Amino acid sequence: MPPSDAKPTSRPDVTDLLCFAIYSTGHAFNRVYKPLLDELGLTYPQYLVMVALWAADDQTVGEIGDRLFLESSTLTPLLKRLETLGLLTRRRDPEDERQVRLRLTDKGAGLRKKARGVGGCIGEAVGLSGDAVVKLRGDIIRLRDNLLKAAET
Amino acid sequence: MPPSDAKPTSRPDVTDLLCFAIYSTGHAFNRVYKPLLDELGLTYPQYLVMVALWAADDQTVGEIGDRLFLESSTLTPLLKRLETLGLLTRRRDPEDERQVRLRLTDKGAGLRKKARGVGGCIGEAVGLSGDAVVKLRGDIIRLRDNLLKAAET
DNA sequence: TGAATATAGATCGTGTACGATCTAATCGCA
DNA sequence: TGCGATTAGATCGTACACGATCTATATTCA
Repeated sequence: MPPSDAKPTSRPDVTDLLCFAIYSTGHAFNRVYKPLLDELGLTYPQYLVMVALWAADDQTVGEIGDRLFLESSTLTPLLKRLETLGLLTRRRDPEDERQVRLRLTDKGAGLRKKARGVGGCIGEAVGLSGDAVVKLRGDIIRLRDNLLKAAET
Repeated sequence: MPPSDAKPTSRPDVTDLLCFAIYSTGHAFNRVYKPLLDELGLTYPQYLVMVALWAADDQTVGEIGDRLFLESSTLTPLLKRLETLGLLTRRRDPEDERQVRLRLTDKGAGLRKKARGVGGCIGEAVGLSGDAVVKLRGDIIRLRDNLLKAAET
């Protein structure tokens, strides 16, 4: 009897869960990134913030939060660490003192060159063709959007 | 000019990264799970441990760690919380005093009934057909295994 | 057999993550 | 115009997550 017969009636294990596939793959990515980012002195979420700022400098905390789906309670301490590292500045927007604008320092902008190699190493570790990556990324993003829509209500 | 032309030469944003798709989808799952698991008094990683024990009771800390890809430094405090909640017991194995065996209490085993509804709610939020879920899960697991293999070396 | 080694968990320090709440600044509208 | 409501970040408490390290137990082999 094939396992597909037995599975629905037996107790599901974590292996069967789509959420666990995502969860554990996130950890696996982290494991690959860790040694590469250690070279840069960054953690993975810090790296994401830097990527966002390299793509577009001078964003507010809220804009970064919207992009990364992170709350200010997560970002504020993280950004303070990046500031302490001398990679960016945090300054209240004179136009709207509620907002804090993030700007790369020369050191922060310069780190981009050192980070060039990271993408390639990850691409290698992923072990998929460019087309496969695009396809899989699209499927996952669609899943994410479904989940976020469901979480709203 | 289509964006596919502009992208490779312009600065990649977080949106382009496969790792970020995974990372943010993990958070999205958490957002859907949170209210459901609050009913059970569990966090998401705690839920995973319970699923693993519902599938097979009486596992060691190391076995659970292997299944969930988590270290003892993560599991020990988490398991102590589950013990405090009265859902499981932690006892040194008399055969090998280095190992700690985890056993569901009646309360822990009974919680499985209350957790029955969770899977369905998640399935709805995922918004994909059964076949699509199986396919996507397989693709992601393959990705994870590639990453873990790359991380070894 | 007994000392060197290996293994299983536990502990500690650092850094996410988020909900709840707080403060300060801005907005909306009577 | 000025006061209530909204908005942007910051703070606090709880809970992961992991690397480095520690302790206790088990294994190995000279």
